Amino acid sequence: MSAPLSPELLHLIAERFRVLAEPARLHILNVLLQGERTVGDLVDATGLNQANVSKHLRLLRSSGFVDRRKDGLYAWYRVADPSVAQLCEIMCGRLEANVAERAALLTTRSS
Amino acid sequence: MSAPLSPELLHLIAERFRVLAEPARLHILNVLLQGERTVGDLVDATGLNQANVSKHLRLLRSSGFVDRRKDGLYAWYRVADPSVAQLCEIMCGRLEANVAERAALLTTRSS
DNA sequence: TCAGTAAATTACCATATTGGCATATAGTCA
DNA sequence: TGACTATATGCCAATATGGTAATTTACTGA
Repeated sequence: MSAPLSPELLHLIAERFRVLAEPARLHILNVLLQGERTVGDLVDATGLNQANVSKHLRLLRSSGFVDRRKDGLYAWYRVADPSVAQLCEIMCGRLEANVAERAALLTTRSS
Repeated sequence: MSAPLSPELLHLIAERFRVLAEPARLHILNVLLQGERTVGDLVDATGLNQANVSKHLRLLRSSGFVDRRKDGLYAWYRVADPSVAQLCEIMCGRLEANVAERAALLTTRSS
């Protein structure tokens, strides 16, 4: 992320961020980070309905974040993009930092 | 990103990803990574209109990605979250990897 | 105080996205 | 073949979002 980025590249990057910009998909990814799961497993783990999970998985797969393996009736999904965990960790870290900064600001002000 | 994430945390993380899931905001951030800029600078650099830039900056600021310094008529913005560059780099890296994988797949298939 | 400039806000429209329901598809087993 | 199960897809209503134009706010300098 240095010099001028082309509109096309900006669009591609934004598109990838958009896939992660959804609590339901993050939830699914979080479960998948623990290992391969079927759609049914994910339905149970997330509380989302089957159609919904299926649709989110489709998007996650088309954007390369997860991959699928079919075995009979079952579709086993797994995380295909190792950067997912890293991205979420950074986001979480920043969240904690934000909370800490806000807390510090409040104590400073109130003292 | 390990054990169970609370719905609230998932929502917060998703919200932060959503802020980055927009080409216009990525463009603005990319310019700001080169240094502090006024709203007018950003309008010129991005080709977006003033109201639009202002709205994007509002969101970027409220989510902590950028900060603002007012000096007379001007509002100087700067990147406040060091992880922005890192996040974009990871996304870009993954994009390149995807392209490479796709290319490799194509050559394999066509050979 | 008044004209002029930078930035922020508001109202509005067009579009995209999500979740839920119903249904289709695909594979298994009797 | 037919019942059954797992997964995928199509359609709909509700909601959210981005862009633009018009307006307001805030500041400066004459």
